[in-house]
Amino acid sequence: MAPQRSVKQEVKPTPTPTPALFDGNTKPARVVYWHRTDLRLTDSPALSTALSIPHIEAFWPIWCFDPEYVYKHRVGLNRWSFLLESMKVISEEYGKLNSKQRLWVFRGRPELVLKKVWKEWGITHLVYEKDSNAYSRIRDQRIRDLASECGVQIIEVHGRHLYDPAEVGKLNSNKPTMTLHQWQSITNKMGPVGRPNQPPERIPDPGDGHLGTEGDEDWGRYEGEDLNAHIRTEVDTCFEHLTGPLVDPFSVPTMSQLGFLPSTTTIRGGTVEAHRRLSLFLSNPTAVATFSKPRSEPTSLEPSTTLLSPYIKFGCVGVREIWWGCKEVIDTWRKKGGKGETKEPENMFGQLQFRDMYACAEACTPHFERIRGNSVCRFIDWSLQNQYDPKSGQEISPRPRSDNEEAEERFEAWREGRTGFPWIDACMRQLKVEGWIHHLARHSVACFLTRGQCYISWERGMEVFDEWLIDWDPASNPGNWMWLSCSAFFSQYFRVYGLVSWPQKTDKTGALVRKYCPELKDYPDKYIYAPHLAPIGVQQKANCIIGEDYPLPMLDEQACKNLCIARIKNAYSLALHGDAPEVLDGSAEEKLRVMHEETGADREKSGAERGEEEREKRRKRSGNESLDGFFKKQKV
DNA sequence: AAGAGGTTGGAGCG
DNA sequence: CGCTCCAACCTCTT
Repeated sequence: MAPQRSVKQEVKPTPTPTPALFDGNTKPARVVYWHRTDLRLTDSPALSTALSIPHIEAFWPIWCFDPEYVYKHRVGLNRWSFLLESMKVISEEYGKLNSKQRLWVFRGRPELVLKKVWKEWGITHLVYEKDSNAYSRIRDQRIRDLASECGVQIIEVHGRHLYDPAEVGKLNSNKPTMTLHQWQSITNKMGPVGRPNQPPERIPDPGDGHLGTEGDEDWGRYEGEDLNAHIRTEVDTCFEHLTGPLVDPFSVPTMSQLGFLPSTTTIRGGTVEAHRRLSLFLSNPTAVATFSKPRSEPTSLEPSTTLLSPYIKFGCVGVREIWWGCKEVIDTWRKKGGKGETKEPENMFGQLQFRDMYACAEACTPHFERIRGNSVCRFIDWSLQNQYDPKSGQEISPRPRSDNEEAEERFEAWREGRTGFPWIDACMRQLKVEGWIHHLARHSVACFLTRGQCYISWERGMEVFDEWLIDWDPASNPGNWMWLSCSAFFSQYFRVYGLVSWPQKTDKTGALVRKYCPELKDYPDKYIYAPHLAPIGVQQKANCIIGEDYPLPMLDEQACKNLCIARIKNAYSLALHGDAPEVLDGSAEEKLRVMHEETGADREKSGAERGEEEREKRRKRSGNESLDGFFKKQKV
């Protein structure tokens, strides 16, 4: 096997722009680089391509705030503050390379902003990192159409994933990649992961600034029309103009300008912090070489994983930097005699590969983010599924309250962290406050909400993660929710995370519970994950009465688990996916209702019934054992 | 048709 | 900490 070459020796931009792209172009180029998914200067194939355009006369790195997008996502303060910080940092990074440069921030729908900018700045090229998810595909098609009308050359460069999800999909006959092995066998034919390219040493000047807006009251207007009128509210001051306050029109907006309250997370954004975290991880070669995601501890107060996901989400760090950084460190570690390195999928490479697998699956699957119409999502008759207008096919909005009051109440309690199960409540409260929880904590709360106990649609849980997670990703988030709910990618629905036993495996003391459910902080270790089992004397001593100061468990863990397994078993026997006619016309749901009644999966069993079932199981088991013995004897 | 493999379960045993 | 069993899912390989 050929030895790995050093990252530093091979610093060619990837991919290198084809010379044909720029042939015959001797006209001075005026370039807009549109930042969307890559708030970094390192390992950005698209930015390198933009800077390699010949005869650049003027160069503007820009950001567009789409007001409609902002208004649809007026929640999730932590994610917004992380974004704004990341924008500020990259703006400073530009300033370090060229004091005339910065991130030029606009406040309006991209197609309107870009059209105006192209015209007034005399733009010849628009360059950006390719983004293949459903939302971006629609937006970017509009931009491409507009650019061809306006005679602006568009250059899209893949760089957000290890391999272009659309390319992987093509090689898979436009079918979603549903297992990691499948994804690996395709990408094995596509050559090695690209090397990270060198960050730019210089950035060209912006144009002469004839877009100065001082005193221009019409700046928020285009051809006489007030572009942001339909979206502006009393709350924010962000979208009064296409740019910001007159003193600094292209500045990164503040949280209050966007109409947001301050965030609560302690996770700081930006490409500098991203690289600090990556370097910190790489500085411990043994930890890199033996990294195992499934064996990292969800109960740890300090994150037991790298916490790189928010930075990957906003492109503060490139995936090739992580990939080759780990490869190099492990290579050196092995040469020095390091033994016992972990393999895919549990190691860091596997984690990046899973992200790519989900991106490809999303890119190849219409309605990946919901059940209805989703060809990869197994149909299970969850409570609180999205409801659609039969005529328009649109989701009914505002969402009506379901007549399943129990499910509505359970969902609210889950969301707010008051289920009465301290492990679940601590995770949900940490999620809301920090915008991040450990990967396995996400598994635990997702399993509980869907197939484990509550039997509530993964769509609802996904929305809460969408609202609160800083690192929310349009492919990984629905993908992982389908995984955890046994709707796709994974199917062993009888493997359910215990609400007490699971966290106890890695932390008997309940540190995370004590931090995020402080009302329980004085409970003895023995009862920290199940405080309702503590004798009243213990509850009094801990100064927290269960049922008063902290809720009683909202359901019976074992009974609900058995019920869920029985129901999913029925749903699996139907073998329908989200795009089946029986799902679209509602007959699948009705069929399951009848099946649940017939199999006793329509209600929780009484204690006596459960006892009888247990005895029945035991009888069966001993019967099988004697049969096993019989067959074994026959073989001999 | 049968068997192996699948990132991340729990309980009980040594 | 690693093993087996539990009751049994899907997909891919042979």
